[in-house]
Amino acid sequence: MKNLEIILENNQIKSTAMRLLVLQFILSKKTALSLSQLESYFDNADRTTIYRTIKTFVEKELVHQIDDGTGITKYAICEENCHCEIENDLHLHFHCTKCEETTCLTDYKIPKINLPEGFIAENINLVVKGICEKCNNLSSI
Amino acid sequence: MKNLEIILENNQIKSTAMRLLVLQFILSKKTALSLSQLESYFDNADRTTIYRTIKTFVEKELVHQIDDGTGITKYAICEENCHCEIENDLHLHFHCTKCEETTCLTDYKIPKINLPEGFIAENINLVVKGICEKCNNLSSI
DNA sequence: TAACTTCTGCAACAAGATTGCATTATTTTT
DNA sequence: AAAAATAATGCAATCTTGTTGCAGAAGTTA
Ligand SMILES: [Mn+2]
Ligand SMILES: [Mn+2]
Ligand SMILES: [Zn+2]
Ligand SMILES: [Zn+2]
Repeated sequence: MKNLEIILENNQIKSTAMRLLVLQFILSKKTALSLSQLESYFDNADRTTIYRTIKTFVEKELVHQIDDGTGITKYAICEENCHCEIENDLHLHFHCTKCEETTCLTDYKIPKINLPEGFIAENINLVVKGICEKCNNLSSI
Repeated sequence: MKNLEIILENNQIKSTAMRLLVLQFILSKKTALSLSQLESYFDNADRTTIYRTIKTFVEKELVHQIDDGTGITKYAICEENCHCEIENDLHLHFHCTKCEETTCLTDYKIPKINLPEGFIAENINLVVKGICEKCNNLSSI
């Protein structure tokens, strides 16, 4: 059994042609992907199928959904043994305003946030916008 | 000159009937408002007019725009002398998953965030989701 | 008053996300 | 293996939010 198939199986996802392709593509990218990006990469595949494929991945916690503030939902693979729900497991995200790519900074966890009395935190989303390393290096040449 | 008119004037916004009404409504609310909420409150006013009114307010830095992760932009009045642009002036936002209201926690500033070498931060958005004080109190009775 | 600028209202459009439903593929049961 | 049940796919259609074009109304200036 192939590597990709094992990943799907580990997440209780039945393996199909489309799912394997989508997973492979997501794994090949270092930055988070939008539905449109997937759509244009698999240009003969159906939008809905990709949409539902990625939704299945999110439900099974194989990928996580990122709201980077652009209004376009991005998706990226979850870390090993990630439980997206658990607060202190969450990393921050970076959106580059130049290349418009969104990066998971998996080693940069969201700091403890103080809230006013009575507020209960369940989830935190922290997105930093700016210039990513790649664009920064390119412009300094 | 009325209070509301002074506020508009202080922000270099010419006063019109619609602008005064929208401002009054925003000021009367403690939580952030969406365009739809404004629209349904002023049910005989035009969507576009409200849209452009609020956009003018944002441009003139009278209100700030909030991306609370719901996919629906919210608006709330700016703090006195606020310059939404300046990073360390930014406060965090709280979105209640029960009442679905978004609150500005103006006294809770976004902490300093460390980034990997080469990344430059220009802007930070921090949204906490959970149960707000009001809903928390209601459920504990 | 005439020229000009700004605001408003209506219609239309765009993009992203989502659903309904029929068809096809896969798995389970008989 | 055939039938029944379940799951995945493809296509069309819809919804929501946000946005623009344009003509007319209102207000300002010369
Ligand atoms: Mn991530
Ligand atoms: Mn705020
Ligand atoms: Zn970049
Ligand atoms: Zn609440």
